[in-house]
Amino acid sequence: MCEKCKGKYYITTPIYYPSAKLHIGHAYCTVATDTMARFKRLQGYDVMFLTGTDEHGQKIEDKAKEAGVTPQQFVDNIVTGEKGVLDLWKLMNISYDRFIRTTDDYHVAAIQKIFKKMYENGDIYKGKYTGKYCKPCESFWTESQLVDGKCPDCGREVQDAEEEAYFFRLSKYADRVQDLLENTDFLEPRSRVSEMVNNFIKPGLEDLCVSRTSFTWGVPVDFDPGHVVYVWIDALFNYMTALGFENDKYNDLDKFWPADVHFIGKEIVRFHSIIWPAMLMSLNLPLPKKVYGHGWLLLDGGKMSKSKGNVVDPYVLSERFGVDALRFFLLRSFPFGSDGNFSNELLINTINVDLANDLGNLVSRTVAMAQKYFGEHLPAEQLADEEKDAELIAMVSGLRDAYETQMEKYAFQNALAEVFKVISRANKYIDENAPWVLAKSEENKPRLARVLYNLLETVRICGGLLSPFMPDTAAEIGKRLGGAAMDWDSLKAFGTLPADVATVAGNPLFPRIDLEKELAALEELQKASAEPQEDPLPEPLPEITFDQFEKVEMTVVKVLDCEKVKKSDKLLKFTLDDGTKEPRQILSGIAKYYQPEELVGKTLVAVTNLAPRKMMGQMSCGMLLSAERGDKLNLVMLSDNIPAGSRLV
RNA sequence: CGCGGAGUAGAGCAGUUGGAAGCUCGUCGGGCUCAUAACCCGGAGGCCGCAGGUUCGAGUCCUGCCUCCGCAACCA
Repeated sequence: MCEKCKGKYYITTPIYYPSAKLHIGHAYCTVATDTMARFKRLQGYDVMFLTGTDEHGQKIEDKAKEAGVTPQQFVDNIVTGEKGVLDLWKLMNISYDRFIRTTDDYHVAAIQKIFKKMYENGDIYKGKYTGKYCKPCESFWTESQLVDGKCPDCGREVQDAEEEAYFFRLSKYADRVQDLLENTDFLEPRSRVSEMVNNFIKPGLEDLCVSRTSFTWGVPVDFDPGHVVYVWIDALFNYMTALGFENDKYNDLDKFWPADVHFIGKEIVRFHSIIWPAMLMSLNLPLPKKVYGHGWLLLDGGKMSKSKGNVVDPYVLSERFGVDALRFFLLRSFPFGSDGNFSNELLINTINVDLANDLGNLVSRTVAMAQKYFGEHLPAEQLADEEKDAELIAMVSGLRDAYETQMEKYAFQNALAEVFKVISRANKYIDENAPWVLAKSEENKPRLARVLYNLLETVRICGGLLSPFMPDTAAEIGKRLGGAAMDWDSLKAFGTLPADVATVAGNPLFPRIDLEKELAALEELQKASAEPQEDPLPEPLPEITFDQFEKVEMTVVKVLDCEKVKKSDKLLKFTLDDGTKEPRQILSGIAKYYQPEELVGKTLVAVTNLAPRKMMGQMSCGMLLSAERGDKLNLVMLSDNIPAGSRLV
C-alpha cells in the first residue's frame, strides 16, 4: 500500500445557528469532527474540515429586534465577538480549514444561482400555499392546525385562502431517497433510518415550501422580490458553496466534493438525509458519502436548554480543566451515536482516573525512573526478556490497527478504550518487572534499561494515537521522550525510538482534581453566573384606554378540582366556582409549575369573558391570571375569605 | 393503539452476526514504593424491566405488557 497517496477527505460539522452563545453540545460535535479530521491527517489524507454558522431566519431577525440591533450586528457579535464562536473554537483547538458564514457575499450569490437553477429545471415551481385564513387574526393556518375546522386562535370561522410561494418537488425524489436510506449505509447509525422512513417518507413526502414572505432576513429570491429562500436550502448548500460551488471565492469543489461525512446532531437528521440528497439529485450532483447523526449530551436525563437554565459553558470547563482534558472527556465517556449523560462529577472522575492516574502517572513514573537510574540517556546496552516482554509488545504492536478499526467507525469511545487497555497493561508491566529491584544491582542494568525502553516506547505509541484527541498533550509527551517520532507509520512499529533515547522531566501532565472541592467550586460559579443575569423585563405594551381596560372581566374563582390533561405535558384542567351555579372549566399551561392537588381550594383570578378555545380536545373558558418572569411563574392567589364571583375593578 | 430510543452489579455504561455475563467508579481484603496517597493482585455484589414464545442453547430473535426519555402536538 502506498501510504503517501491516501487521497482526500472532506468532513463537516453542521453550521450552527447563532441565536445565542454556543454550549457544550455544540462543542461536543465540533470536537468529534476535529478529532476525525486530525486522525485523517495523521493517516496521511489531504483533509478539508469545514465548519461555520447559519445566520439567516426569522428567529435571528426577532432576536436582533429584541436586542435593538440589526440582524447582521447581532450575528457578528455572537460569531466574531468576544467569547464568540470563533474564540471558542480557537480556545478548543479546533483545526478547521475553512469557516463559512451564510451571510458571506459569495454564499448569498451562490444560493441565488442554485435556487434559480432548480427553478429553471422545474424542480422548484411557483405555487399556491393554500390554507385557511382567519380575517380577524390575519393568520394563515393549515388544515391540521385547525380546531374543529375553526381558527385555533379565536375559534371563529376561517376561509379558504392562498398565498404565492415556491415549492421544491420533494415528492418526486421520495422513492430514490427511501432507497438510499434503506439500502445503503448513507445514514448512520442505522437506528435513525427507520425513524426517517416511518415518520416522513412512508406517510407521503409532500413538496417542500422553499420560500418565505413573512420576514426579510434571508437570501432574497433575485427574480421575485419579496420572497426569501427557505433557510434550510440556504444552510445545506453551505457544504458546497464553501468549496466554490457557483462562486469564484474558492476552487476546491472538484477536489473535495462529495463530502466523506457530514457529522450532525440527531435533531437535524431529517434535513440532511431527506431534503439534502433530494436537492442534490435535482441538480444531478454527487451525494455525500455519509451522514452521521450523533447523540446529545443530556443533563440530569433531560435535554439541555436555555429555558431550563441548565446549559453548560464550554468556556468555563476548558479554562478550569484544560482543553485537552475536556476534549478527551467528551469522546471517551459517551458513545458517539447515542445520547450521553453529562455531569461535572463524571468529568472530574474521568480526568482523575484515565488522565491523572493512568496516563499522566505512567508518563511521570517512567520518565522519572529513566532519569533516576540512568540520567538523561538510556544506555544502548539492553537485555530483552522474551517471556516477560512478549505480551506488552504484542499489545502495543497491534494497537494502531485496533484503534484504526474503531476510528473508521467513528467509535471514538472504543478507540480510546483500546489505547487505555495498553496504558493499563504498561502500568502492570512495571509491577511485574519491578525496576526498583533491578536497579539495586549493577549486573541487572541492561535488563533495567530494556524494561524502561519498552515503557517509553509504549508511551510514545499511545501518545501518538491520542494526538487527534489531545494535540497539546501528545506534543508534550513527544517532548518528554526527546522529540520522539509520532507519524502514522512509526505508530505501528514498536522499536522506533532510538535505544539511547533522551528523556526530559516535567510537571505532571494532568494534576489530580479534588472532586468534592471542585464540585463545590463549580456550583458557586454557576450560582454567580446565574444571578447577575436577571431575566429581562418584558417589553412595555402600547397604552390602552380606560374603556378598553374595562372590557376585561376579571372574576375571583375557587378551585373545585384540578387535574392533569392526559397526553399533555403542560396543561392543567381546572374546574372552578365562579360564583354562578355552573362550574367553569379552564385549561392552563402551567403543569410544569404546580401539582394539581396543591391547587384545590385556592382562590384565584380568571378572565371570564375571553372567547372560549379548545385545546387538546377540551374546552377552555377563560384564562387564569399568573405572573411570569423568565422561567418562573406564579398564579395570582387571593385571600381565601374573598367570595367566588367577586369582580376585580 | 402518532414516531423513535432506553431499561444489564450500589452508580455510570459496553455487550457486532444467538454459544460460559463484562468494563469503569465505589466497596472489602492483600501487595508494592519508581510515580500525581498514584500503581498491581484478589473478593463480594446481577431472575440482563415483566410475562410468554422460537431454539440443543436467548442479554441478543419474535409477541404482549410495564416504566423512563426524546420528537411531534398542546402551552389564553
